[in-house]
Amino acid sequence: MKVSTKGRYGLRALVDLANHSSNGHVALNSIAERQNISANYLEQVFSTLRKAGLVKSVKGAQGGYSLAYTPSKITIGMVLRALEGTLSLVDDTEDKTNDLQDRSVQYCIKINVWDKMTLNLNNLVDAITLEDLVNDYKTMTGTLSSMYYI
Amino acid sequence: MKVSTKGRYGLRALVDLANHSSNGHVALNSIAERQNISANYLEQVFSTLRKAGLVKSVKGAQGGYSLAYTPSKITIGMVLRALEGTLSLVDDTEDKTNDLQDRSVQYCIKINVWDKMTLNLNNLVDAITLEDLVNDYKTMTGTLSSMYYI
DNA sequence: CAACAATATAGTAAACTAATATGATTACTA
DNA sequence: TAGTAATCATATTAGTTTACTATATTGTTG
Repeated sequence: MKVSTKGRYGLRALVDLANHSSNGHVALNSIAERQNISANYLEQVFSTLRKAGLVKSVKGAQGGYSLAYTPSKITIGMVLRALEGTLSLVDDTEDKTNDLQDRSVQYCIKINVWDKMTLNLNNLVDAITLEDLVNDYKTMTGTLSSMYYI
Repeated sequence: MKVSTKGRYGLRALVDLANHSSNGHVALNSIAERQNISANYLEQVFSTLRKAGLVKSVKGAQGGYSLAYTPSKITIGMVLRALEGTLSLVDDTEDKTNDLQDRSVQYCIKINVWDKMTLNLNNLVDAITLEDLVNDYKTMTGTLSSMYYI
């Protein structure tokens, strides 16, 4: 019942990407180095993120990755669903049995527990955006971008 | 990121146990049969539930299991935490690195995402009791206990 | 005692996780 | 156009977890 490294690394990498995207594309290796994540493994994560349309890539020298949207348009839910699959706490094939007695207990639990948990979870992660994380990170580390303009 | 069979089977079994606990103890085999769950496997689940103090057991003929508390006192959270461990979406050892830059992004995500998800989840499952499920099940199947007294 | 039912422990096949490794492809730069 | 920086794609693997199965033991009731 845990978020895998794909989801955790992916989130960290996207916050890092947002933090360093002022000067064009960001090389995956630099993200991997800063975040101390295996570059090879992170490539697989970014491959998924690219196919999900959350990041864009440019090949070749001076290439790299960039966010496909502005951070305020990317929710944590979009990222986690791309990397972890549907954010459901139970398999979708939960009710495959034919026994009536059996199914009704399962159905009752599905309605009252699993569905509520899933809905709750998705609502929560869709209420947080990458921008929220970036802003909080900047405040936390005292590198508020406005500092540069005062 | 799924609840394992221990949590799912355990919940089903406890609802079933509550549904059939009018006449003393309930044999694990009868629960396993009704719920179509391997009896051997369910034994391991009940072993955990017993050690967590959620069910009581009586050995020997006419023995079996019974709830340790009335269904209204047993929350779904208590059951799931007993069977799945702490209902946290990330390992507790998430921040074991020493790199400052690295840790601050992780910390930011921990505070803004993982901790909120965990808190949300626990609040939700602690707001649902076994009684809620039993009542909903009875209404659903039309076997409202009051029927027997009219 | 005989049947019953929980308790304990050990084993296992299959699936999944978290990488690692290797090579191909693309595109910028000099 | 040669060199190189970077993404893209696929295969392999060690370790862990899951979901059981199997077997033996202990205690209770009639």
